[in-house]
Amino acid sequence: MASEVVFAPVSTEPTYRRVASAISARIVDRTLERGMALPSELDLAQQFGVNRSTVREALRELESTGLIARGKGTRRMVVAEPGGDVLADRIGQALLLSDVTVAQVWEALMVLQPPIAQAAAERRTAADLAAITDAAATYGRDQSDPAAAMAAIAGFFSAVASATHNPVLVLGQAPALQVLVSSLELLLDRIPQARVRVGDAQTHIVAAIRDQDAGLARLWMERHVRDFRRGFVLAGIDLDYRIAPATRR
Amino acid sequence: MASEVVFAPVSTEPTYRRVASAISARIVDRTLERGMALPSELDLAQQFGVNRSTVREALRELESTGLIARGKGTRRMVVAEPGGDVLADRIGQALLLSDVTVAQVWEALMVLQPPIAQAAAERRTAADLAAITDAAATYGRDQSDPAAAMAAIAGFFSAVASATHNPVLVLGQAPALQVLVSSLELLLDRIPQARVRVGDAQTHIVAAIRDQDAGLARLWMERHVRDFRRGFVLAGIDLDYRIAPATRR
DNA sequence: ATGGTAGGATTGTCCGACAATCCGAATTGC
DNA sequence: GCAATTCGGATTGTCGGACAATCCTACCAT
Repeated sequence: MASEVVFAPVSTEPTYRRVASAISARIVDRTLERGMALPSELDLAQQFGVNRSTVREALRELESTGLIARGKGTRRMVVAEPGGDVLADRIGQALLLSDVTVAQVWEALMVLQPPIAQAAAERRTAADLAAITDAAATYGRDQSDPAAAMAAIAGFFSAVASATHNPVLVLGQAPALQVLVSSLELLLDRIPQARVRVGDAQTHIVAAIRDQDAGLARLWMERHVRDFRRGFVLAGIDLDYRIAPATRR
Repeated sequence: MASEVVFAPVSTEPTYRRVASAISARIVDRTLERGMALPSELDLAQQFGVNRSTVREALRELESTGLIARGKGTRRMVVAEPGGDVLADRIGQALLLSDVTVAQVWEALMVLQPPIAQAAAERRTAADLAAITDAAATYGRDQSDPAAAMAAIAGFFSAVASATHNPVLVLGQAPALQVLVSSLELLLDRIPQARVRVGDAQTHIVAAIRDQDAGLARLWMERHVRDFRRGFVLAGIDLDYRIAPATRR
């Protein structure tokens, strides 16, 4: 048995992970600020005293975490960024592997969306309203293409969530949205009239948020989400159906 | 100007990303099943016709996504896994960079936790109840160590969420939890009596879930979350205070 | 059968190299 | 003098090869 504790367990973590942690720590503690360019790979390798290949592996890790990304226009350096929507993809992927059912997605939406709509109505700015209106318009436009319609529906929810100005809610709702998109394919294919109902609900929600009528916004969002469920039932889709990944384009 | 559209934009994605996507696709479409070992790096490199270094970069990406991981006991091969709790860390990290406030975390908890408690009471199995009871007991035991207490509080919420058997809710609640832990440090430090109140609320919630009294579970969870807010106010913490990363051990 | 050992396979890390690209500065043209 | 062009350096993406450490497997000895 261990009579005396003299030695701490030796860290067996691979170097690339420790490099990643070191950089990540600098980002989290704000030593490296958002938008700042990281040192070059060679530079980092020398600073850490490791090979460039090792640094690159660490960078890939940070990149997929969303902590760093290539500069937008130029693909040169790497800059620090908030892990905004990058995470949504990963989360959705993970969820699809958990054999999520339509009923589960619906339950989550039912919990989250009405309060989100309420908060959005209370706190929305003019810019938020414009974004939401825009999202609704986008949906109204591209109803022919199912893939575009699916994306537009998610975009609408997303815009409403952003209006709450609460990143925790935005990220909390992201998983449900991500999976919803995959499940909508079935629905929109089989129930054409669902598209109209969705547009209808969006119109009411937009109006309520515009008038900053929190109660009404919540109510209509509730109906909107409830409608999805009804749509699935009408489409003859078993609510315990396991959602498959969206078809690739 | 572009008179006719003849050419699609050529994919300029780096190879390591395309390799990652290819593997990821095989995992999502279940060609590679959970727990299965991936081919060796050299093998993959030959199959894809790229260098091993490139494959490694792709693997790092998948690893941090949670799609693959080292075998538990042995660190040999890489196996496919569901991205369970790996994601929580990343999400929390991202949130801390968004300058989240106590008020925002609280709002999210207030939205999510009561319905979760309700659903948990309705659907919990015997095993779920045991896990929840266990989590509450863990909190009751380690109240001296603040870090342990913080973790235990999160563990309790986590156990309750698991009892809903809804991965979407579990993942949706993860971000809030992650950030809550960081914010609790301040609270527990300044308001010792908060610890007792937390234990008290947990006891009531456990009892309600045990009796499968959904309404009561929801009610007590509401009080529990509301109590956090009161605690922050009592501690003299500005609710708009930006939550800092938890102190390292 | 138990125990131990030799080989092979695999991962983590390193070195060096090269094409493609981008940034910026020097050079050239008007 | 100012603008456009060109050239060189810096940086990234990818490749090839290499080696120690470790783990698995199968074989061998007691």
